[in-house]
Amino acid sequence: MSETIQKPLRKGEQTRASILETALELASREGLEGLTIGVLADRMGMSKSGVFAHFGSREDLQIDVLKLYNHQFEQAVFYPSLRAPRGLPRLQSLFARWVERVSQEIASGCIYISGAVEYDDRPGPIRDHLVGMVRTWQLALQRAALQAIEEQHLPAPTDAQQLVFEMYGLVLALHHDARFIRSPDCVQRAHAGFERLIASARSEQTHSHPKTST
Amino acid sequence: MSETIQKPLRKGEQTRASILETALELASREGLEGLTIGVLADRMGMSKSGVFAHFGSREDLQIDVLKLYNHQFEQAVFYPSLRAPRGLPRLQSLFARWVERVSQEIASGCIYISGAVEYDDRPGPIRDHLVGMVRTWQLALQRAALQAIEEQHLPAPTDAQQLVFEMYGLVLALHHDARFIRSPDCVQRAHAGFERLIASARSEQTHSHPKTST
DNA sequence: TGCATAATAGGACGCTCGTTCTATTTTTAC
DNA sequence: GTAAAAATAGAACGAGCGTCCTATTATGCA
Repeated sequence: MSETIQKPLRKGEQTRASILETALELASREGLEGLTIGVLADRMGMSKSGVFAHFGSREDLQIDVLKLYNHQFEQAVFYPSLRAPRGLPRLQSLFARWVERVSQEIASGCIYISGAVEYDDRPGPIRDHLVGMVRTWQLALQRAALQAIEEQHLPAPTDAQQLVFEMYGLVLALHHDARFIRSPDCVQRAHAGFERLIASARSEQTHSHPKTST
Repeated sequence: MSETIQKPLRKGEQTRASILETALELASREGLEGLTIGVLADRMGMSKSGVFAHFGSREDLQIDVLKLYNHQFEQAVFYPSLRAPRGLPRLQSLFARWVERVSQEIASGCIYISGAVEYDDRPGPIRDHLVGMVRTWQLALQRAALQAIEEQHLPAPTDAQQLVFEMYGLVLALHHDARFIRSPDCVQRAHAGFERLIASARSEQTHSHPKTST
């Protein structure tokens, strides 16, 4: 019972990984739903069935692509920001790295964002995975905002969820204007919007009671 | 030369119009790129070729759907807001009607927004039409913002383009959270964001120099 | 070096797509 | 009412899709 499965670290796993990388590139450009096994096989210089054999189905391939993107996103945006001090600095770092990543993705596109449109009305495991990942990311942002309130970097009456909502809106607008409208100023507009968002939260009236309850 | 073309108001034009309405429903749900002639024919109780004959190609059908959506959007959001007084009231009316429309579209989806993702990397006449419409809408918002500055409802150093950028972000976040995440609070979050945005613009420091240079 | 096994290729399947061609039905005009 | 014209149906096409099946090649282990 102990070692029913030995190390399956065959060399084919390496091929599988490089297929996934190429698939991620394709899906970033054409969308997860536009990812096609034939085109992927061409890009890999393999046959369709050769590519297909590594994944039980196209849907499994799409989900694996999604997981790969999620992992890369966490590595590039979330984890590095944990080195920033708890509170507002960490929140600022999260936003800055997020904006930077979406800016670099201008040539390819953010799967969180394109996927949200592709799967907003298409039930199934892909949508479920995607919603889970985006909600996790939103919760991470919300946690950082709450910590900024705890650390008294932001006043107590700040609505953390509202803050996340507006941060998300700024990045969506960035993605929209960068990839669709192709206006050049949008990166600095996103930063300017965030700065004003923070300034606006900071200057929030604490009203009559300085003691924060709840 | 005068009357080379007589009234072509045949009864088939009526069919064409009702096909377009159905096509708009389908495209709102599945996306413009997901609009398929077979499904459209089924929904109409017609044959594929019968539907097809009304449009030279699928692309022409998509463009006509786009134009119909644009017309409905203008009728529902833009023109009614012209009745509001020039300046901040009109800007507020534009945003409120916009939010209301996107809220009602939760079951179907906004083609400006889904189209922006579908065609951000897909050149061609559909993208061209779509970009033109969205830019026109953004310019209309910007004009209203500039008028609000002229009327001194907003302070002079207000950046109208920045204002439009953030308004667009709020609606994108609304669309995202409503259709994808399906969180119930997002409509009021969009309104709250706009109020904060206006309040923040209003409390903008005019600094020491009332004259704004560069 | 051999042999079991994994990795890949090649082809075929049923399906759906947009499009075209040719009939047939319906509408319009006189 | 009849003839011209428009509207629609029906079938077929070639292409691309995901998937399955069967060889063939490459790999890893003793």
